[in-house]
Amino acid sequence: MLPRAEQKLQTRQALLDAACLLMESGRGFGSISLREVAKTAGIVPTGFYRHFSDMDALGLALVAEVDNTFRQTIRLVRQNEFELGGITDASVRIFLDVVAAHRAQFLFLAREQYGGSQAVRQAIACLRQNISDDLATDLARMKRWQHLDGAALAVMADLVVKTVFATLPELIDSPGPGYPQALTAQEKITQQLRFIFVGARHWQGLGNPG
Amino acid sequence: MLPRAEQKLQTRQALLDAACLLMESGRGFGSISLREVAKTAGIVPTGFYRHFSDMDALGLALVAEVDNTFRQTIRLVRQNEFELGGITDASVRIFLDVVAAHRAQFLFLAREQYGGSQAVRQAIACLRQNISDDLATDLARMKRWQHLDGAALAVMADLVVKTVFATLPELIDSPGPGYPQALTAQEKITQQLRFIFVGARHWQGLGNPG
DNA sequence: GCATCATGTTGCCGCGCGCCGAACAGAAGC
DNA sequence: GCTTCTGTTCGGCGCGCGGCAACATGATGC
Repeated sequence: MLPRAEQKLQTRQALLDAACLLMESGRGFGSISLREVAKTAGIVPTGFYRHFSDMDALGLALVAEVDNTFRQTIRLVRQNEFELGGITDASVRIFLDVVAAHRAQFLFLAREQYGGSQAVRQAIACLRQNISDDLATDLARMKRWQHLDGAALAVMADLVVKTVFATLPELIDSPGPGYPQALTAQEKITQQLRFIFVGARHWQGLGNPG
Repeated sequence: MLPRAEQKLQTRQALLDAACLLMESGRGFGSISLREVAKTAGIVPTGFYRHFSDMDALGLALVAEVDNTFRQTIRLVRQNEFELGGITDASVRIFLDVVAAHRAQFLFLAREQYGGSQAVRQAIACLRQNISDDLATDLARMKRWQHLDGAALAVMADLVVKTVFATLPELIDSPGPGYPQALTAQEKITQQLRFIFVGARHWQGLGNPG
């Protein structure tokens, strides 16, 4: 290809990776400086502006990156959707593999979903809403959930996505030392999703409250 | 009382409130400076050290503060626990009222549960674990869940707490303008918790996966 | 009533920050 | 061959940062 454009992409990617790398030590994206990112990526501070107007723009690029990864994963999960049995098991396994393979990206997603700047938080909220909506329409196509109306499906999808997003930190931090916990992260999230699915299976609509 | 000690507590509280106030504009705790907090609290930067050794110590104090509030709320909810019917409704209503009354504290909790410094994050994780454990032993006493063993109860309690914590941002940001959304935050979280409870009600143990 | 001591004060230090400007090297494209 | 774009180096601006030393003040405790 054009070696010039290729190198530009490499440097840009180096900046994205550098930002993620700096977050791995537990710091929030908002407390990372432009100069740190540039230095980590191996370029001089001024060079940063050749790729992003400011740190916020870099944050949005990171959201876009993890958005891509997430959507590809969902597509992958969906291909296995109609295999018989063990749907939850298989989906969780695929998802955990992808999270492990793109640990830094999901660390950013988990850490900044409610902590980032206005723009980043908004972008992530949008990403999450899209995923939830897609899941809702997906569920609507399955016979299993025909007893649920649109509103109930939306609430259920939101709960599933909420649970997955809230579980991300466990999935990212855990691969460290031995497992002192009773269940592995995979077993736990699988069981929790099943709780939700069983609940949805037996949902009777809005029973008379009181 | 002793006017001296009282004023010290006032200043200390002013520092805590100042930190929360500075976070209301969307910034993370980690990106707030000692000097900003001091200035907002109405004292000079060096005066900060009379109360906290550094910002991390202030963060831990904030965790302790919200921990108190949270535990009081749980106690309040528990008093209404054995009223007939509408347990979830009543509990959610009480909880939402407390969150609204201590908005800044829960904003800190929501924002920093996975984004803060090592120490703050650890403290919040501990807080959450305690709440989850308490909930599990609480559930174990109810006839309603006698078909669940300890492990299942722990996973269920973790799911409930996870859901509540993950919903905090919606509860805090929403009281702004009109409600364009179909459901109020209260209706939504209530329905989602019911999903979980219905799922637990019909839980059959670890059915043969596959 | 006087010494003590904690709270809050002023002033200063060196540092890293975002941001900017100017100049230069090398590959790409006309 | 000339321009354009990317990335480089060097220098500098003003600012806010965390941290330290010394000082003021007034309630506390004997």
